[in-house]
Amino acid sequence: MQATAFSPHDHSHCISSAIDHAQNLCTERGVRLTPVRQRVLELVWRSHQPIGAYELLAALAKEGFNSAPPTVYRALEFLGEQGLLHKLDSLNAYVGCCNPDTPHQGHFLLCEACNKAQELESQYINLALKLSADQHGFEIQRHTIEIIGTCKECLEKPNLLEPTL
Amino acid sequence: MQATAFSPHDHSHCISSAIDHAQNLCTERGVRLTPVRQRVLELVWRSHQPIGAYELLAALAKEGFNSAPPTVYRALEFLGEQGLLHKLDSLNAYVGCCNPDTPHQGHFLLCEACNKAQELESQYINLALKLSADQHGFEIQRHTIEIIGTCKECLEKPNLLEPTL
DNA sequence: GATGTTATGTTATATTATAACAACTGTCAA
DNA sequence: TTGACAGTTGTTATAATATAACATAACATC
Ligand SMILES: [Zn+2]
Ligand SMILES: [Zn+2]
Ligand SMILES: [Zn+2]
Ligand SMILES: [Zn+2]
Repeated sequence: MQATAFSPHDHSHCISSAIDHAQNLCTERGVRLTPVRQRVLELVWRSHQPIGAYELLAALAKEGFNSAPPTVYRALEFLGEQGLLHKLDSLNAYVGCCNPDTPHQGHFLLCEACNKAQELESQYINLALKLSADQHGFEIQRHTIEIIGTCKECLEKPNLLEPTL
Repeated sequence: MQATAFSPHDHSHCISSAIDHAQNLCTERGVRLTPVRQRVLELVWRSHQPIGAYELLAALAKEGFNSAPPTVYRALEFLGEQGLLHKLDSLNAYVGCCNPDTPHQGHFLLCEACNKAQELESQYINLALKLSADQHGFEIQRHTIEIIGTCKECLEKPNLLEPTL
């Protein structure tokens, strides 16, 4: 198993790689990764825990950015359109996209113990979704696929929440 | 293909069957399907279009029920716990469950043209989710699976939204 | 009918998201 | 260099969704 959000890794690399990638993509596409947009992306990548819009807003405010809701929602809208992040509907929170080169909605593992999210792109899931849709003559535009539970790391930890009696 | 939310059918049968089923389940389980709970369930089943909490609230108000938000959210919470409805996270709306006997989260086809939802329970999807989770040592507790697009009926309709020039 | 439990009423507030319009910034060409 | 335009940001207000907290009522059981 490769490195994931759930296993220990050099996260500063995740951040710098995501930002570099975003800058390149925006340049290629002729769109502007303005300071507030880049900062929101950095904040989203601060950890693998999805972050809410108002939490982002508070962080921006601390740093002297404009801090009215439209500011952050506009940045999130831009970043979403560029495929640089995903919204997790079951959490109303946002997480950086691991692979922003090609449009996709992704599949997510959400750990309720550590609150981290790992994006997947499973061809088995895509195939199963397609199969179900086809059976009903349904044409898929997009999807929300969020698998909620407990990650490997948290399963292996001594259970801190239920100490022995 | 059997009857679905998307195809024409005797919907009054859907409603009465859902309510009968709910009454039986609640009796068996020793829980109370009180008037407001039953009415909310009926309203949710009013159509196959998922309905929002505040739309339910407005409908209850018209009928003389108490109409403060906690009233409807409590009813939704109860009905959700009893497996009688599902929340669709991508819509913030609620839809009646077709098969409330056994606990499940379901998979949903959501048509953006007619706004109807069809619940599925695809073993292929379940298997594909399990496979992805297992590959990461992830233990699934629940999931949100919403497939958004256009249903068969709407695909077959002459396109009313884009008239010929 | 006293008691404990469940359900409902009520008020207030928290959380998430958007509408509407004004002001500013960068680009490019007349 | 000015004007025109598109894109971006600032600002204010409000919409939409959801919950906290505490009081009262209804129901069950003894
Ligand atoms: Zn990382
Ligand atoms: Zn992605
Ligand atoms: Zn029906
Ligand atoms: Zn169901």
